[in-house]
Amino acid sequence: MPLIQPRTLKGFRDYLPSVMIPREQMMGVARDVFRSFGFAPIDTPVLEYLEILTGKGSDETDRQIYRFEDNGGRSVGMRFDLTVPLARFAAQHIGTLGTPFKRYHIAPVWRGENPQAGRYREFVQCDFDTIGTESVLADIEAVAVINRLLEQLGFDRFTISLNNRVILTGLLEGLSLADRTVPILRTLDKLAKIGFEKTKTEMCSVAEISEEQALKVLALAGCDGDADSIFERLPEITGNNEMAATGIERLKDIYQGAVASGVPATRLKVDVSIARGLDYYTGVIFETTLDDLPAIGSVCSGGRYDNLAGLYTKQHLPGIGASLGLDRLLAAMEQLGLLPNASTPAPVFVAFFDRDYRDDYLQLAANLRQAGIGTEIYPDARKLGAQLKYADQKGFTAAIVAGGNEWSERRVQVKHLATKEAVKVEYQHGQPERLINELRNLIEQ
RNA sequence: GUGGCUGUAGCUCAGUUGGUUAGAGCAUCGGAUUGUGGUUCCGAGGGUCGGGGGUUCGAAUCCCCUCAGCCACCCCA
Repeated sequence: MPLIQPRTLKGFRDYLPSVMIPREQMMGVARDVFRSFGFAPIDTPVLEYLEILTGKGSDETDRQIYRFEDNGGRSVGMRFDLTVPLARFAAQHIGTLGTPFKRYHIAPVWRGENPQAGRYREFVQCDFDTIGTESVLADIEAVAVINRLLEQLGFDRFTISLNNRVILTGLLEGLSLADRTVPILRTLDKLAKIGFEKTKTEMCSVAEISEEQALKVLALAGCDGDADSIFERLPEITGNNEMAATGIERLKDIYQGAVASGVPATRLKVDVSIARGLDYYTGVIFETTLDDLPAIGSVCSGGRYDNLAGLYTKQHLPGIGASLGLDRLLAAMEQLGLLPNASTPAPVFVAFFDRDYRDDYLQLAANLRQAGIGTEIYPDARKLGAQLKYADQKGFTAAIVAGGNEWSERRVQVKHLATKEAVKVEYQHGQPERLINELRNLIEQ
C-alpha cells in the first residue's frame, strides 16, 4: 500500500516544542497583562453563520474567509478575526454583561490569503477591547496595555504610532470630500511605502480628486516631528476645521494620558498618515512596529470604533480595542534570535542510572514535583553519557545522578548541565528539603 | 487571486555543455571509553534529486503541469 505523503496545507504549519514553549509562554504573558488591567476572558466558536462574517468588512476580507456548507446544509465560515465575533457576541449578551465591558480573547483565526514571511493562513490573535464607553480613559488604557504587553514580552525598542481618524475626516469634510474617505484613507496608508509623488498621483486617480485637494490631504500626512510641534501645526493644516480640532484635542489628550500612565514618550509617535484599511475604525488608531524589524509590519494594531455591533443590534456600542499578532511576533523573535533554546518545559532531569533503584528515582521525582519543580526521568537505563547528552540537548538545567554509592551515603549528585559542575547533596525520601533548595538555587540563576 | 525567484540527506549546500553506483560539512547512530555529556579518532545508516507527466539511447540537469517556501501587488496580525 502506498504511503500517504505527510504534509501541511499552504500557510499552515506545525509547532515543535522549541517554538511551542515560548509560544505558550507568550500567551501566558499576554493573559496576565490583560488581566492586570481588568480584562476578562471570553471565547466564541470557530465557525459562524456566513452572514455574520460577511456583513462587515470589505470585499477583500470577504474573499479571504474560509467558507463551506456544513453537513446540515448551512453556509458557514471560519472567523478571520476576533472583532466580528465580538460584535455578534456583544449584540447577543451585552444585556446580561452590562457596560462598560472589557474582554480579552486569545484564539486562532483563518484567512485564505497568500502567505509571506510573518503571514500565515492560520495564526493566533490576542485581542482586547473595551466596549460601551467613549471615554478617553479607555483609549489611554489601550496604549498602556500595548506598551505593557511588548515590555513584558521582552521587547524594549518599539514604536507605537498614534493617529485619530477624526482629524482626517474633519479635513475631508472641510474639503467637501467626506464621501471619498475610504479610498483616500487606503491610498494615504501607502505613503510610507511608495512615497509622496506616487501617493499623490494614485490619490487623484483612485479617489477622483483634484491635485490641490490631494496636496492638502498630503500636507496633513507630511506633518512630521515631535509630538508637541505636530499638535501645534495641525489646526492650521486642517484649515481650523471644527471636527478636526476636536480630533486633535482628543489625540493630544491620549498622548498625555499615555505618558502619565508610564509609557515612555520615546516609544510614542504621532503619525497622521497611518490610516488602517478596515473601515470600521472611527477615532484613534494605532500600530506598533519593532524598531529592529520594521519590515515585518505592525505587530499590534487597533483603534476606536463608534458602533461595533450596529449590524446585529440597535443598541449603540462604541468601543476601543487592539490585536496583538502573536505568531508574527514569534516569527520576529525567531529572526532576532530572542528565542531560548530549551525544548523541555521541566528543569530537572533524573538519570535512570541503575535499574535496582527505579522506585527510588520515581519517589525522588514525585517529591520534586510536589515542591513545584518539573522533573523528568529518563525511561531507559542506558549508559550515563548518552543520558546526559540527551539532558543537555533538551535544555534541562540540572541532572540528578544517583547510583549505589550515592544511595548508601544518603546523598545524590546534582549536576549543573551548563557548567558540568557536580555537587553531592544530602537526600532521603522523607527529607527532600536540602535537595529542593539546591535545585531552586540552580533554576533561579 | 496575479506575477517573479527558489525546491538535491534531519540541517546548510555542491553537482561542469543532459552521460556510469548523486557528493561534502554539520547532525544522528555504533565503537574506542561496561559510573559521568559538548574534544579527538574509527565505522555505519540515511536521498522515489518536492510530486506527476513529457523529450531523449540516457534527465537532479531540458519542457509542461502540480505542490510548497520566499518576494512584489492586494490586503493585513
